[in-house]
Amino acid sequence: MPTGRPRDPQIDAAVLEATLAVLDEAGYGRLTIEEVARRAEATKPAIYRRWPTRQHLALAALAARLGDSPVPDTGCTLCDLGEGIGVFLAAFRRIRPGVLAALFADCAAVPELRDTFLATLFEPPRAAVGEMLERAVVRGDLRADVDRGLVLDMLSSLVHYRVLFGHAPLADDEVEAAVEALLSGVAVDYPRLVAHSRALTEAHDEAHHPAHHT
Amino acid sequence: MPTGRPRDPQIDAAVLEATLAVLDEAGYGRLTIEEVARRAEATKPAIYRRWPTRQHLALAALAARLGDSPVPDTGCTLCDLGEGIGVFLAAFRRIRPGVLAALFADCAAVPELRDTFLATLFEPPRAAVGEMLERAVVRGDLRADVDRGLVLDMLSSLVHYRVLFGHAPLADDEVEAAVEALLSGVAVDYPRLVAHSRALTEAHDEAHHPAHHT
Amino acid sequence: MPTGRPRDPQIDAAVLEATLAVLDEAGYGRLTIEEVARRAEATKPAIYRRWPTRQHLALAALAARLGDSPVPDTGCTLCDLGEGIGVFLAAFRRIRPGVLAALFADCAAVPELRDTFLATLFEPPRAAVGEMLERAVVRGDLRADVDRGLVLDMLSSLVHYRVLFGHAPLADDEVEAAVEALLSGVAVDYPRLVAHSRALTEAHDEAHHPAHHT
Amino acid sequence: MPTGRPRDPQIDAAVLEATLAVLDEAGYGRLTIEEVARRAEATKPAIYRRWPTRQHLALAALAARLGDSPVPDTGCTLCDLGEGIGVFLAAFRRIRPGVLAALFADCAAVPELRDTFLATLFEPPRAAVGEMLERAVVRGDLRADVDRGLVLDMLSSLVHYRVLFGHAPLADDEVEAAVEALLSGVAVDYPRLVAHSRALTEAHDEAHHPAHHT
DNA sequence: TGCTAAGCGAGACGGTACGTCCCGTCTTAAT
DNA sequence: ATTAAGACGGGACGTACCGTCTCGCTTAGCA
Repeated sequence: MPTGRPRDPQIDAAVLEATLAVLDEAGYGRLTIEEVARRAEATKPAIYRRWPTRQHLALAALAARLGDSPVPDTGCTLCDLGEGIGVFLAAFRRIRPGVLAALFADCAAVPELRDTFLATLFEPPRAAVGEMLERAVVRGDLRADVDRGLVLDMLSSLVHYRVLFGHAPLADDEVEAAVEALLSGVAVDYPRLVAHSRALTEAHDEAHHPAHHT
Repeated sequence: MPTGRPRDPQIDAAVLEATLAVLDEAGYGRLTIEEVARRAEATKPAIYRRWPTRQHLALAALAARLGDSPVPDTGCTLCDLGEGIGVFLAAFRRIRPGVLAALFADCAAVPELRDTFLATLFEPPRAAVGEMLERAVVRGDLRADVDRGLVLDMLSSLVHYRVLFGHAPLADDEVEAAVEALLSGVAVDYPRLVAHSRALTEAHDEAHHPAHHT
Repeated sequence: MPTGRPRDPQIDAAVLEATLAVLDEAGYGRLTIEEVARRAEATKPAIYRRWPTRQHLALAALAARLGDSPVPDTGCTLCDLGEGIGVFLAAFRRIRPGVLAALFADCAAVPELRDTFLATLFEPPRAAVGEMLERAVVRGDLRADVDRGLVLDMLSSLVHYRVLFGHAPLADDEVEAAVEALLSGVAVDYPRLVAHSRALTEAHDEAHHPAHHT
Repeated sequence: MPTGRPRDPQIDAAVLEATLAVLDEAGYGRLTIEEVARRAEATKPAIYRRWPTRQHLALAALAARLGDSPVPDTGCTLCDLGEGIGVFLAAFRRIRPGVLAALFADCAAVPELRDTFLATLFEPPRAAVGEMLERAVVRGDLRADVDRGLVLDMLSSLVHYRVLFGHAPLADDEVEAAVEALLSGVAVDYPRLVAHSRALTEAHDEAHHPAHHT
């Protein structure tokens, strides 16, 4: 039962918005409590009361932006993975390049911040892809004897590496290529998966562009 | 033809040393020109004259520490990769965790700094592993149709990811496992590579512990 | 008819006590509502409810300390004046040097506070000495044609000036010297007053130290 | 031999000017380094580098305003004293009431500040009047056996007391009255001084308003 | 060998942002 | 209805460090 004067929610919103604006325009290196306060027309103590450090503030602002991404479940392993990774990449692409890397570097040394960073920004896509892999195993698309953690790591590291350090953001066909390369090694019967995927895609295309059919 | 008073080389050395000391003790976030100047008993302008920014200074200091790592060439693909990655990991382990990530984050936005960072700290191991892969293809150990860039990326990302973000440094058996997992997918005949490796290893062991032989 | 929850009188006492403690230890400049609240284990609103400003609080606390000083009435003009002034000086000496000056400076601009300050801290001694002078005139010790206000001012200003700004507190012999200088001009028969005073003093001494008498 | 970058004198001037403006408009209690910095378009460190505390700053600003007051030397003791005191009062009247008292209260506890305050703001007029008294004695206008320090104290305290605490500023006729009261006791031949003064005044008036003469 | 000027060391500067103290006020729950 | 209590929105504090500027000295290369 919290007592005392309640916090003004408008300040929360204004500060988070201003934080995102600064991150977008100038990057994490230029993120300054003072500048955020100016933009949000708030005061520094009001910000410090809510987020004890710049890192907490940035984490909260980015988490608010990324929000919850839906996990696709089409029944098609290849589709799920491609689309799922695409969804997360799309989310990360909304963040100015370099911001995540700088923020992580600033958080890495403090366990609490590091955990928050990972749990907030990295774990959701990872969990989603992990879920997809699980379904794929249940479905019989993936070998049950494969270390799913390793597969997960390889996919995740690809995304994270590019997100954090990629010159250019990961292109869609690169994602496809990576997934294919990986699955061709770990899949029970990759050609069947490809066939399945093509069938679904054609059905989908036909549903949307029936005139193209002969 | 440089004229005027020559630069005092003792200052260069003292500043680099002090920079490494600060990086080791406090991390990149606490790396301050003022603090380096204090420790090196130099003045700030003397530092700024030599390295225009903190990033340049840190890059120079870390490059001086890492030095040149030799590229192993044993004729055994599996051994080369394992040992080579181990060499680079050993070099990176001499740098306080988080320093590289923070420095990179600080350099990423400026092409010149980014390139210097990559060329100085990341390219050498990458090039070395690339060379190993090339030799492996020539040797017939790797499929020629595989995108070596992709394989290189997957190995590099593993190292870099762990170096930059790993809680714990990458353990040797983890390296082995990753290489094995990767090669079992892209290798022409993985069992043969394993056999080759075993043969070499036993020869090596026998050379050192002949008494164990029946 | 006051309704609602009654005020806790312990808080009043604790706050005044804490205020005096802060004034004694740190001076008026360090007198902070927050610090007083901490010491008194009260809350700020509880203090603000009772005293609207720091000035009011300080005035109340000092008034409580000074309390009421008894006005001596020995029948001896010289004794009364010396002792009376001594009493007030003793009261002022219980206040850390500089506190009164700072408080006055803080009150001077607001008529209400200024008046309270004067009425609370400066008027009582002034009135007491005025009363003594009145009795002295009635008694025939002072010339009736003298402006008693002027005499009062000269004695008061002496005390106040020193209390507010004196490097050193006014010493007892200085008081005597001032009274003597003044009375020698306005007394009806100054030598007689001195004789009277001496007689009383000796009688008093004898009563307490009879053995010293030959 | 001071080395390093020289101080920008424009900042000194702007800050002192802004300080006086704040003191005039809002008083010492509202004197804030931050506000001064805003008005002077300077920064806080630039101010702190010059004046370590608000007290130092206020003292410097007031001293700059009061500047050096010329000591009149007309050969007429009465005129000198009246005009001299008038000059100092005029200077003090240029300072918002209460500012000096508050500043002094803030300085009193620190010997260095206290001494600076006295030496800067109170000693000059005192010294000037002392010089006048000296000339008056030489000229034979004042009794040589009078304690000039005492006379000086009486005049000074009159001014200082009123300046620091007076409700109303000291009026010109009050000054005249005080001087007259004092000189009638210590002058060698007071009526002669009055006559001398009147003669000079009339000559002066005539020179400026000849038409008024019959 | 002596002169001149470029480059150096040193120190202080103007300035941004920091994180904190204290202010005076507001809201809730209890008396 | 008024209190006690706690947290709030906010103004100002004094400091660390930034990157730069000005100085006087040192040292090479030219006369």
